[in-house]
Parts: sequence; C-alpha cells; structure tokens
Amino acid sequence: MSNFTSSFPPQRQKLNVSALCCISGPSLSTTHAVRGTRRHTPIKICSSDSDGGGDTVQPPSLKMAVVLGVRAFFSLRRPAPLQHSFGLIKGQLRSMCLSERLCSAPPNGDKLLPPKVNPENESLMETLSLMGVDVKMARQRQPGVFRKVFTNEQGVAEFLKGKGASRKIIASIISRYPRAITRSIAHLEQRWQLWRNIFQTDAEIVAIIERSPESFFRSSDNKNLEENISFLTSLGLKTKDLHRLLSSAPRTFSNSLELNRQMVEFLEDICAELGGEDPQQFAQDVISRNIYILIQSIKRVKTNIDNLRAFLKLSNSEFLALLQGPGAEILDLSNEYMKNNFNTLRQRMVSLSCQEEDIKKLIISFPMVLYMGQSTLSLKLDCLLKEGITMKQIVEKPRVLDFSTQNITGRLEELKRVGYDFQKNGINILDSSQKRFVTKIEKFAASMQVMKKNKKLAAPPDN
DNA sequence: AGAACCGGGGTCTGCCATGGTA
DNA sequence: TACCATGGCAGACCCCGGTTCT
Repeated sequence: MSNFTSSFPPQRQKLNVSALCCISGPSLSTTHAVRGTRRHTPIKICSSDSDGGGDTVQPPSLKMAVVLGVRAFFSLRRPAPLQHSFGLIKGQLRSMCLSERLCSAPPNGDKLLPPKVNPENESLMETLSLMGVDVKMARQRQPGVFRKVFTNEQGVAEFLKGKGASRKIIASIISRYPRAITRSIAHLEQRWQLWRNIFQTDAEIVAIIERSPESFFRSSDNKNLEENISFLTSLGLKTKDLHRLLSSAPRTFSNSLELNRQMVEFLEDICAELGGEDPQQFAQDVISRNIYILIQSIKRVKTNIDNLRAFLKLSNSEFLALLQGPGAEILDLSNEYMKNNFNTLRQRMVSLSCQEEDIKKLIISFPMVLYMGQSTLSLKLDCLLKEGITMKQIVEKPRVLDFSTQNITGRLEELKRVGYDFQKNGINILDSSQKRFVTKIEKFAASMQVMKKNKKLAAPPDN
C-alpha cells in the first residue's frame, strides 16, 4: 500500500477535526478560502499500488437493477471465492454483455437474501481498499453503504474512467461520497447527459464532481434535475448563468424543483412587496448576481433582507435597487455573521466620529464590506488610517477595501516611498488594477522628480 | 488622456438533522 | 429500524479592465 495526496475541496474546521481522526497517514494541511480565495485541503488517502478492484462481481442493487443478465448471473449463486479470482468470470460476464457487470458481494456470497440488518460487507471494503478508497473515511461518512449486499463500485469506476477521471480522482470521489457506488450506470449515463446539456466537455464535469461528489451523486432523481434545468431556463437565465450556476453551485441542481421554485417565488414576493414592477426580472438579477442564493435557505435570505432593512432604513425603492444590485451579493451570508459584522463596523465607525449616514453610505455603496471578516476589515482600516487616510475618504472610496490586506500594505509602502500625499491627492490611486497602479505611481514619481529639480533651480545658491 | 465608475470573473463544500420509506 | 433523499448550516475576497465622465 502506498499513500497519495488527493486534492480536496474546502472543508469546515469542524470537519477537519473529524476527518483528521479518521485519516491515516501523514498530516493534513488545510488552507481555507471562500469566494475567490483559494480553498484547498489536501488529504492523504490510503491507496494501493495495484490496479486492483476489478476482481469482484457487481450487479446493481436490487432496486436499481437494470440489466437482466445481472439477475440471471446472480441466480447462479456463485460462491464468493470465484468472485475474487476472477479472470474467468470477468470474461464470462463480458460475453454476457454486462456493462454493469461487477459487484461486491459478501464473503458468504451464496446467501443472496439479505438479512434485515446486514453486517458490513467485507468483500466490498476489500475492493474499495484496492481501488484506493479511504474506507475509514467513507465508512464514517455513510456507514449504510457498507452494509449493502449489492453495490456498483466497479461500474461507477469504469463509468468515471470512461469520462476521463483518473483512478486517484475516482478513489477520492468514493471516499468522500460512498453512496456514489449505489448508482446504476443507466442512471449515471442519463444524469451525465443532462449535465452535458450545459457543459461542453466531460472534463468540466469531472472537475466539478472531483470538487463536489455530493452534488452529482446525492440525488437519484434525474427527472427532478431535468425539471430544474428547464425551470431555471424559463426564468430567463442565460446559458452563461446556467453554466456558472452548475459549475459553482452544483447543489442548486440537486435541490428539489419545489425548493428552487419557492426561493424564486420568495424573491418575486420581496420585489412586489417593495413596489417593484418586474418581479421575474428581479429574481433573475438576484440569482445572476449571487449564484449561491439558491443553495441557501429562504429563512437565511429572508433574515438577511430583514436585517439589512433594519440596519439601513431605506425607502422601498432604494432598498429594492440595493437588493437587485450590489446588495444581492451578501444575501447568502450566515445571519449571525452579517449581524456581527455590521455591529463591529458600526462600532468602529462611531468610534471614529462617523455619523449614521456615513455607515449607511458605506454599506449601500459597498455592501461587500459586510462580507469581510472582522479581523480582515479591522486590519485593512488600521493600515489605511495609520497612513493618515481618513474614514471619510474611505467612505467616499470604499472600494479600496476590496483589495487584499497585503496588496493595500504594499501599495501604501510604495506610495510612502515616493512621497504621496493622500490629503492632497486623494486615495483613488489605491483603487486601481495593479497595472494601472504601477503606471500611476511611475508618473507620480516622475513628476516629483521634476518638482524637486525645479525647486533646486529656483532656490538661491547656498552661499 | 486620465480619472472615476462599475460590472464581472473566479468561486461553495461536507456535515448534520430529519422526514419518508421499505 | 435502517437507510435514503434532501434541507439547512457554517465559513468568510480579490482583482481586472471596459465604459463613461471630466
């Protein structure tokens, strides 16, 4: 056995602790980043050097048996040892045209009628181990899968392999979402085709499943997926938006149609309540601006809207414009988080002698200020204020807070070096792309040189 | 031409709880 | 009663460059 590192999508700290307990092998590093900051959690997974995993028989579970031949095969009541030393049977199965041929059966595979509570299927665990799956992790996540008599791990693996997933990726997928191996090929094929309606290539889908296996495998209802796609299309969302939705928030498509519909209706109601004239456009704009909205609960979004309304006390039309515009981006925040951030920001601004109007102005023009972690925001403000920039200037040009602390610090240092005066020249220079910033600072430095030269020339000689 | 404004791109999972069902 | 399907939750930015204005 050897170890390999698998790239994992983000996991919450709570998870990391538990994951750590169940993962054998070297330490696990976690670098979180949400919404644009990179989130990367490499986790070591046990793997085997062998290509193994092919030596088991696997009909689909009874519920989803789609190939009659599989049933026929099982009616042979083949003893377990044969399922493990397999060349012959594999060949036989192939000749029987069983694309979904392989399955794991318990060591006492001749007892095909499952008892009510199955013991763990050791044969399955062995197979998964050989496939490089982290069985410990998988078992902890969905123990029920390991008590199933019939699973489709080989079929699923073959399917994914056929779509371009590497062995490592497949192992990682099953480790994190073991229920994947209960899906039939027919189901997967159909689901894949539905996804392909939105994506150009298999590789794009593989990348998403690798990132989020649950999004693809959690639901067994392809009809619901199909209905979701037509529903979202009917809202007027463009292909580009659908693509972004499915690639960034794939869970949206595993939601029940009803849940998505409820959220859309909720958004439309909000619009109507605020006197908006085109509720459908409003919903479309909000979703398009915040593609994560549909994977949040209505309760969360509603609470955020209520809180924002209470914080800002805007007129209906102003509030509507905010929600339909930049405000949409923060509607998916956790309620407590938004509230805490608002309170911290308010306290800080009040301590800097700002008025309520200033606080309001800042949030309306730059709602993302509420997205920032308290320590990040505090750090950014400290940097700026330390250089003599005033809170008033920040309220006027809040987008300077949009840049990373490191970027702001670096730019402030650079500006200090060339003698930039924020009171005289303003802080706009901080709110520009790197390229533009460099151009601006070069020009500024050159003009300073000229000024110094002129001063020298104008000054009377020392003696 | 340069400044200011503003839109948009990238990017959200894995766990837990719960109701339904076999 | 075990398992499945699904809802809900926590967590927490940065940057670029096109367009419009002056």
